[in-house]
Amino acid sequence: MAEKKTTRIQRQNKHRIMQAALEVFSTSGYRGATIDQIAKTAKISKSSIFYYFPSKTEIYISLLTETLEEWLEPLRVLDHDGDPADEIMKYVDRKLQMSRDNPKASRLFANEIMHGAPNISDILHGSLKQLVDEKCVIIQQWIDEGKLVSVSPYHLIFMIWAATQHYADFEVQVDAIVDECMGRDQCFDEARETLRTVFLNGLLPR
Amino acid sequence: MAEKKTTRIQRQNKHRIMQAALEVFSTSGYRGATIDQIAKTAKISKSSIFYYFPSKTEIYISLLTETLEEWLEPLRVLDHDGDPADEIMKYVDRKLQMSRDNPKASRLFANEIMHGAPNISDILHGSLKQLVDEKCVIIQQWIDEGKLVSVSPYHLIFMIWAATQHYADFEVQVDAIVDECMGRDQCFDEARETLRTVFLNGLLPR
DNA sequence: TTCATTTTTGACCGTTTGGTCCAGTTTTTA
DNA sequence: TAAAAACTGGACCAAACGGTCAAAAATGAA
Repeated sequence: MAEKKTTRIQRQNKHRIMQAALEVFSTSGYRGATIDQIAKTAKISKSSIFYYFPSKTEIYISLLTETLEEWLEPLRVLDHDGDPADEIMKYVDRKLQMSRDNPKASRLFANEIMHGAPNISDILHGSLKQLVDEKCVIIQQWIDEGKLVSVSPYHLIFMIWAATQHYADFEVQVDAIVDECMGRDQCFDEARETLRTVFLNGLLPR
Repeated sequence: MAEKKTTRIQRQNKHRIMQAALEVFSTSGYRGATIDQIAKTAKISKSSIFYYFPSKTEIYISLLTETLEEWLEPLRVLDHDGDPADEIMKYVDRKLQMSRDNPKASRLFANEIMHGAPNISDILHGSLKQLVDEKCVIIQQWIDEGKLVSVSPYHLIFMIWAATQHYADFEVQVDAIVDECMGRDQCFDEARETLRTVFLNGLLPR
């Protein structure tokens, strides 16, 4: 049985390192990030980082797996018994909110996937695919029941992912293009309204 | 006046290096790419690369600027005098086609933007913003003329970008999730149909 | 206080990387 | 065909990087 002794200092420092690592990995990617950067961001020495983690890779993988569950959760709650319009907009809203509140986590995954997902390939083909498959069945049922127009459930999910995560992953591009006098909140409100209009009009039969 | 002497060998080799650089930069990002990788991919020695280009950064920036025009072109042809439904679907189709035919270019930009766009920040705020502003006026006119439902033109464009580029940038995720017995062409056909349904239903008033 | 344990850090190491140099080879030109 | 120009590649360099280590500093139990 593994020892369970984790002191307060250990938890504090591990947490500080993970925070700093998220900051650095999400903006520079795995290869672009350096331990020195993480150390400086965490205000700790490089050696101390290796006292708490065995390697750079280990920090990175810890980050990915730790963030993943939270990342998938919104899709998990998609419920067949709810109203399709409500359920879909709830999903869009939650994903959009995550892009606003934790864009770094989004960019962390985006980086990993764009580089070929070498560390989470099994998850993509495993639990992620399984979850998406499940939810696609639900969407297909809605379609069969005449509650939604006929689209490919898979590509609908991709479309929701893309449209919402865009605001996290391509934040600097969005910021460059929308009027600089527009506040962050207002930008997300407009995004929400646009997504609501397009998805609900686009998917609900009349 | 600058010299214009470019031999056949120069053009050939520069082109081969650029091809290899696109391959490597798009999969590894700027920082993750190494000159050795590019050299090996181009089947040329590292020194030869530095004979044709002064630095790694210069190769990268050349690639970005060279690919950029082609990248923006589909938006340029969006025409106010055309039918809104046709124009928007033409735009979606072309962007989707580019994601299929040249995903590496898409990932090159995605990487650059996700890392804060240090090399194309001026373009983002300059010609890109200007182009988007122009086209948003057209979309707003369509809305004012009652030809489209009321949405934010900016966020509509973001949505089209996101939904189409997703298939290039997150290719491995898409491949992991869609049925492996589905061919690439079929996948893009289904994507096209789904985007068509959602955007046209979502945007056209009735 | 004493002493063992945990934590921190600066110095150091081997490898990788962007980039240089130059001697040699090929291609162009006259 | 021979000189000049363009081109190639192996040896090399300095900086940056991931990671190690031992000694010092902080912490905690008696």
